[in-house]
Amino acid sequence: MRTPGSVTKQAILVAARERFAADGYERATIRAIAADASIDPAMVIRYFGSKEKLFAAAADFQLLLPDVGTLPREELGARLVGHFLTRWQEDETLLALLRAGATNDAAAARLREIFADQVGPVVARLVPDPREAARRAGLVATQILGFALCRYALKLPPVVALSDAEVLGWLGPTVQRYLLGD
Amino acid sequence: MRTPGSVTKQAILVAARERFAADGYERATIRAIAADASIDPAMVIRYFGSKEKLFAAAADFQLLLPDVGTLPREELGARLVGHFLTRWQEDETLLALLRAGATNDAAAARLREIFADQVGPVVARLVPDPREAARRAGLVATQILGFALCRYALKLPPVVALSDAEVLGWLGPTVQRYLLGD
DNA sequence: GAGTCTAGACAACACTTGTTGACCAGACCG
DNA sequence: CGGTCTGGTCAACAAGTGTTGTCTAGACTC
Repeated sequence: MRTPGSVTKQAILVAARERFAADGYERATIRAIAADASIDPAMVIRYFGSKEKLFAAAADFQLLLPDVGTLPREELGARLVGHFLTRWQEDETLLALLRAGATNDAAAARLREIFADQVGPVVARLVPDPREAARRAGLVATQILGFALCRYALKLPPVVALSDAEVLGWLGPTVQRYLLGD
Repeated sequence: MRTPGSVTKQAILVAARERFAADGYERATIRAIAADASIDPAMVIRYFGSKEKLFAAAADFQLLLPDVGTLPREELGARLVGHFLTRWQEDETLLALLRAGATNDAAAARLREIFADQVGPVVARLVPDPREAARRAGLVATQILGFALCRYALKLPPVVALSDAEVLGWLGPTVQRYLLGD
C-alpha cells in the first residue's frame, strides 16, 4: 500500500539532499531542487511548507552506530572510523549537514543533536562519568568531522588520496585514544 | 605617510572579515559589510571591484608558523596546536575561510593553498619524502580544522568547554603522531 | 454521470542580491 | 580663480530568491 504522492515527495527529498550536500544551505535553491526532481518549485513548498522545513526533513539522519558491547575493546577506534567512513560514503545527508552546518544555525543545531543523541550514548557505555563521556565524544567529533571536512568538502589532495586502510591506520589510534586513552 | 583612502579600505576589510567569519560567503552581504563600515555599498565595489575580489582580499592570511628547527622535537605537536589555538583566536580570518570554504569553491581553494604553501614546507623540514610530508600535513589539517569547526563554527558544547590546556593535552599527541609517529 | 478532491502547472508577488552610473562636495594645484 | 582629482552618496538596474494564489486535468466517490 503506497501512499500516493509519497513517490514525488521522496524524489524531492533525494534531490534536496544532493543539492544541500553539493552547495550548502543558501546556494541550494528550491528551484534547482525542483528541477532535479522534475517538478514545479511550488510543489516543494506545497509538500514541505518552506525551505527550512524541507531542510529539516532532508536532514533527518541516523548514524547507525554499531553496538560497542560486541566489539573487541582494542579495535574500537578503528571500527568506529571504518563505520563512519562507509556511512559517509553511502549517505550524502551527512555531507549536506556538514556543509550547511558551517553557515546555517539550524543545521549546526541538528549536528549538535546528532552527536549528543547518537554518539554520546555510545561513548557513555564505555565511560561511566557522563561529563567525561561528553568530552570524549566531542574529541571524536573533532577528528571525524575534520577528516570529512578536509576530504569531502575542502578536498585537500593528500587527504583525498588516502586509501581506506590508511585512514583506519592513522585515525583509528586517535579515536581509540579519545575514547579510552590516557 | 598614510595613503589616503586606505583608512576606509581597511575598515571595509575588517568589516568584511567579521561578516564572512560570522555568516559565511553567501550570507555575508555587501550591504551588511558596508553598513558595518559606515559606508555606502557602492564604495565597497569601487575599492575592491566585486564581492569575489573583496573576499580574496579579506582572505589573505598568514599562519605565521614557528620555525620547527628551534623547537624541541618531542613538543612539536603541542607547540603547533598551541600556535594554531592562539592564531585562531586572535585573527578571525581563519574562521571566515573555514565557514566560506565549506560552500564556496574559491575559499576552499584558498584554504588548500594555505595548507600547501604554509603547512607543507614546515612538515617537509621534518619529513624528507615530499609525498609523505604532504600526507602528514593533510592529517594535521584534519585534526586542526576539525577542532576549529567543532569549537568555533558548530559550537559543540563539550568542545567549547575544553580549556586551552586540555586541548593541548588531547590534540598535542595526535598532531605529534601525525607529524613524526609510526 | 455529478461532485469532490488531489497532483500539478503557471504566472506573479515582494524582496534581496551584486553591481552600475549619475551626481556632489571638497581638497589640491596651476 | 578655474580645473581636476578623490572620496563619497543616491537612486536605479537586472537577476534571482522564497513564496503564494489561481487555474487545469484527471481520478475517485456517491
